[in-house]
Amino acid sequence: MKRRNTATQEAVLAVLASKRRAMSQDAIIKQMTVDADRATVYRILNRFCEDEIVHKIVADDGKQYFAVCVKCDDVIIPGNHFHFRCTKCETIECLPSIVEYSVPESYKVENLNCVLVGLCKECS
Amino acid sequence: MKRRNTATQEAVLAVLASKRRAMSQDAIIKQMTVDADRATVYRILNRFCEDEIVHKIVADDGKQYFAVCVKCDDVIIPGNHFHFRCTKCETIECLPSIVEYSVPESYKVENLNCVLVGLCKECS
DNA sequence: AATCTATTGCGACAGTGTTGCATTAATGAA
DNA sequence: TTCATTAATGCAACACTGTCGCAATAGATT
Repeated sequence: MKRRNTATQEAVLAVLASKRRAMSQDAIIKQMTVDADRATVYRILNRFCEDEIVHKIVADDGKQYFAVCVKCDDVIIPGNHFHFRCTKCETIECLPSIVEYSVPESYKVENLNCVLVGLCKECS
Repeated sequence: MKRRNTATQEAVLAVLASKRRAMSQDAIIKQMTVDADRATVYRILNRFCEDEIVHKIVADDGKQYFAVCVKCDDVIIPGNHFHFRCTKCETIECLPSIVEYSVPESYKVENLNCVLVGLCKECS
């Protein structure tokens, strides 16, 4: 299954790249210049996740947010970093701090979803 | 606004207390002996949260889960601990490990929502 | 230009979260 | 015990997201 380039995909990526924060589907669509169907954006984002172009986090509001994968000190941080959701400006950003955790014997961690909630730099 | 004791509330608390893990509203209702309305349970749980009898976490499936506040080594752990969601048995449990984080200057953290996802002890 | 099939739009549905409002019932006062 | 107050409930309804099937559209390759 080979991927194809489409205007809609580029538009989604453009929005995500311009803002450096994680955005909900809804927010992405609102920022897009070309208009696309909800379901299409949904599928594009999930495709991007598969291809590891963006990563997905679920915030404490229950919604999925997407952000282009961040680099920090020339090292790509995959999914194991903290996220910060600002309750005022309603954005989520990737923090450069790695999540340190320990689990009891024989637990297998396959994924992380760590969100700090509060006021970001600009809003506090 | 003084709280009143009702059978439904006790039933909810009983379920939550018997299982020591975090449960979704749906799961709670299914486990209850007396039957109650969805909206009622919803309100009861939120009331419990306000009163800090239970705490709420949002899993990476976007759903709210509730658990009675846990004690660990005779110290009550409030909201700043990790949670573990098992993808197999579909439960969430509170881990005794505290979340350690650092945020950049002038960020204000008001809340945490940290979920590790994978296989729990029994399922791995 | 023709073909293959990835991508899209539309429609539809399920599940959750959430709230308004009339009714019921827990609690303290008489 | 009875009554009055109002917290708690049940019901209905809605919004919003996530998700998928299917027919139509349009990249990519020959």
